[in-house]
Amino acid sequence: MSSFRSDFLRTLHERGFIHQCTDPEGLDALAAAGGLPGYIGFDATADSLHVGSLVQIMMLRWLQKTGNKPVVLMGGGTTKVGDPSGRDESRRMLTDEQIGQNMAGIRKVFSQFLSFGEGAADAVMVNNADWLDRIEYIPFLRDVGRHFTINRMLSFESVRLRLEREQPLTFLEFNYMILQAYDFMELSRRLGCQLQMGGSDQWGNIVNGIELTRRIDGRELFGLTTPLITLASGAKMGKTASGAVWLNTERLSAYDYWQFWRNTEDADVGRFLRLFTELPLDEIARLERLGGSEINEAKKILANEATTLCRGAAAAEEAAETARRTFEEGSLAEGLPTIEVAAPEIEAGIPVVDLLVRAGLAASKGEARRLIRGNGARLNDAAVADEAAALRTADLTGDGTAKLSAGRKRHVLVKVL
RNA sequence: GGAGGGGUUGCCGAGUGGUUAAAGGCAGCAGACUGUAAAUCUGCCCGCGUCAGCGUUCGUUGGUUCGAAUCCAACCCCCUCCA
Repeated sequence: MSSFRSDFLRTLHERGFIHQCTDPEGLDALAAAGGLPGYIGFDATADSLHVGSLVQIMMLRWLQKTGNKPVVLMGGGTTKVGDPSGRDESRRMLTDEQIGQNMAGIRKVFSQFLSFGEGAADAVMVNNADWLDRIEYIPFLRDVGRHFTINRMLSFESVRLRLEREQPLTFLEFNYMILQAYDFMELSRRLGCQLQMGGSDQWGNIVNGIELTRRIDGRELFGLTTPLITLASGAKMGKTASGAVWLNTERLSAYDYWQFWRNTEDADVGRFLRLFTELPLDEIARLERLGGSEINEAKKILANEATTLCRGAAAAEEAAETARRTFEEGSLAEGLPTIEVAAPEIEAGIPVVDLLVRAGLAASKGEARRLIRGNGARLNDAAVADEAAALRTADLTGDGTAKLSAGRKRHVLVKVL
């Protein structure tokens, strides 16, 4: 299946985006013609997306770059129901306001990756609350519900796993797959969307939409899923010391985002370059052949490219420079995450234990103490030997800052107001 | 409806009256080694603390006891078998 004619599928294939596809030949023909609208749905469960969604976002970007039309579906309606896929427990119920706020945050992420507008190749964003909120129960059951057999619904993995694991599945969540299937049909009617993409866990939901639309409208739709992206070491991707790797600046600084990519495991560098940057494949092939410590250059390029896509070139350069000064020169660099403290506090002396907590380098004072005891805390690159140590005016550099570190990689600047 | 089994600290999973903040594993954090990698080894891993201790924790609520995650009662939830 490596002989795709369309730029879109060929690129996705070469870069490792494709896990399953309902009808590769048919989709290839459509994509080759150009102007194909394709969508991916995103739930509004948080006010930012994280790197877990980045594969899907990159796919939409490639869709646009290869002359087709990306459609971002915000799950304003489905988020009220909750996707049971891959979960043992029901999702927390969100209010309409929270969902609205979350969608606003997510919108910002997409404006970075896609170009929105009114033109044929411009990306558009739609909200399924626009049609789901207005569904009338009985007509919906008669028109849509009759096409779903419980027998088949029970066989879908999202449902089956819940049942097998002896975890409750509410009727509310049970409806999720029907609503998502309906979304696909609705989007094919409204926008001529013939393609839905998603993670491999969405396969069942996507296929449902395809079948529903074929039965009701007699129209042929296509589905494409990405593989689950894990680290070479087997762990789930997207965790750092401080939590999820968010795409929004408000949630994660450009420096931390850059660092996340910089710390990629050797074995993942090539794969990540293909998925998360737009570098030419021959260039990537060259980079991933680098051995030993040279592969660090490839990691920096990965970090630069990925950060540029998500945060812009200026932010990426700044992050790279901050990292260079911090790690390669060992100097105190502006641009590190910063916390501010009041001048009188410093004069009185702030316990390092408290600072570690305030800086987010330790979750509790106890943890901060243990960090010091384990010789992992440093102030201005000197190990903090005493749990009772405090930061005093004398510890500040000329411009009124001090560098506080947990381990060799996590640094925070303390600045006096 | 009847008979059994079970709900333990982020997850898995020991523990059946005090020596238990609770074995072990995973995840996580730090140290060593390195290349801001992996693997490996070591330490840490509920909160507060002037490190003596104090406070909270084993589904929920009561009770027995000098003392309970461990015994009793009621309740909630889950599983298995029978009808």
